[in-house]
Amino acid sequence: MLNNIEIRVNRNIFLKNPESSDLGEKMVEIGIDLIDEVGFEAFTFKKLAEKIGSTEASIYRYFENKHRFLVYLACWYWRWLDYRMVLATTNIESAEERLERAVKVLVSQVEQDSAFSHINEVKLNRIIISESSKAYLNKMVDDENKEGFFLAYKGLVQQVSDIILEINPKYKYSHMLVSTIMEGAHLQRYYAEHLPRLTDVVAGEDSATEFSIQTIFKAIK
Amino acid sequence: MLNNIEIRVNRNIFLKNPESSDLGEKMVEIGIDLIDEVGFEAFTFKKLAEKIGSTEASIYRYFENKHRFLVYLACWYWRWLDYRMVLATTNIESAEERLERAVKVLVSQVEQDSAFSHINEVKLNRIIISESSKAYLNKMVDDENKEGFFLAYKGLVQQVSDIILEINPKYKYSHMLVSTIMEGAHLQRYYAEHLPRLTDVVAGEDSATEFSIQTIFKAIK
DNA sequence: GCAAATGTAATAGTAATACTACTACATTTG
DNA sequence: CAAATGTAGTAGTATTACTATTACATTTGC
Repeated sequence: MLNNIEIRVNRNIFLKNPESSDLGEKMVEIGIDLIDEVGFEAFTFKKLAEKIGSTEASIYRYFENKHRFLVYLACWYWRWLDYRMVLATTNIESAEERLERAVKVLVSQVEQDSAFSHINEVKLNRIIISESSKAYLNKMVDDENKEGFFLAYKGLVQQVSDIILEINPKYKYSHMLVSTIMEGAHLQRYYAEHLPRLTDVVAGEDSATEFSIQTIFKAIK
Repeated sequence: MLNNIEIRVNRNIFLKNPESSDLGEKMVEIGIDLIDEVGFEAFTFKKLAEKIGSTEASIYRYFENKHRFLVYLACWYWRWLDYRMVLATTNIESAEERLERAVKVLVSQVEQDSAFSHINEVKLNRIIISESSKAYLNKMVDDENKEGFFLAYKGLVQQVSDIILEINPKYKYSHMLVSTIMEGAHLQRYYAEHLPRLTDVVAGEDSATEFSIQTIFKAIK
């Protein structure tokens, strides 16, 4: 199903589209491995170049700097969720059912999606959980926002927000609720792994997903 | 009131307590100004040394590295909130009233607290909003957690969690709810400033606080 | 079909950043 | 008052982030 699609990332995020060459795809594929392994702070283009058997300068021809590389990954991920969210909600009549399915796409643990061969979605999901907030929590945010780098994220939030307003047109905080729950679920998965006293793990249950859905439905009542 | 108190930060976060000398206090005071001004990525000990008329080496005698400096600020802030939360909730009979007051301490916009002369709480609050997650979203988190650097944060969450369980002992996600709302409120203030399409600003209302309280009370019903 | 234009990626750097070894002098303590 | 300890400076080094230049490959326009 849907074999010939490609995730479109805002053109201005990169200097040269990494999907346009083997070397570019390798940068993204191995870059995901490397950030997942050492973290974004310790990630450098030099280490990546070594791993892909190329040079720093070549990577700089694709990406302006390592921050843009992270923005690229985040944007790809948001677009990919958007595509999966459309698939999960089309042709579903009940708005409540659509909301539940949409939220599950946002917050559930990710499984490998074989449609995009050079991207390991499981590793990318781990990176999104621990690093994606660094894509906008910095002083470049206003410039990058003007260039439209976060449109994918906004679109995702808007999509769920629209379903909420369909269920309860008077609810005042639909965007807040969706963005809080989405980022909150990421955080909860991180806490469960590293700071368990900040979360609640319930045996045999995906607590983050359960909590997210429950909280959203109670909030919009 | 309470003039002789001091915020106690875990001793292992610093090499030498910055509260133990004028130079140390200056590092923290001017360090807050500098991070607020240029952001944590561009913040360096060299720039800070210049601003306080000292040297990099002297700062390294107080803090192992710039990351620890951030952890110090976050820990100080969490302890300060803890102290203010105790003040806000003691001698209040109704658990609901205590919960509302506690949450307000967690998520409300900060005003200057004259009790701690060398700390500008308004600037520190802005730093917490945009930088504090970087204190734990990195590969050192497990080691630093073992050293107890995040106990202040956990204590804060536990305090509110206890009130929630007093109101509804059967609620399963009290820690999740509190940590999600606390970090969520930070994020919403950041979005309001930089990515407004991800939030909902209601005229003449502190939406982040309003949303936080409403969502918590609905969730635990 | 071949020269001009453009694209690609390497070498070999530079500037800034994060961090440290060493030293001189001040203060404390037995 | 001498030994021990604390304080803060100078002067570095190693690493990181980023760039100028060049050699070679591919595309294009006539």
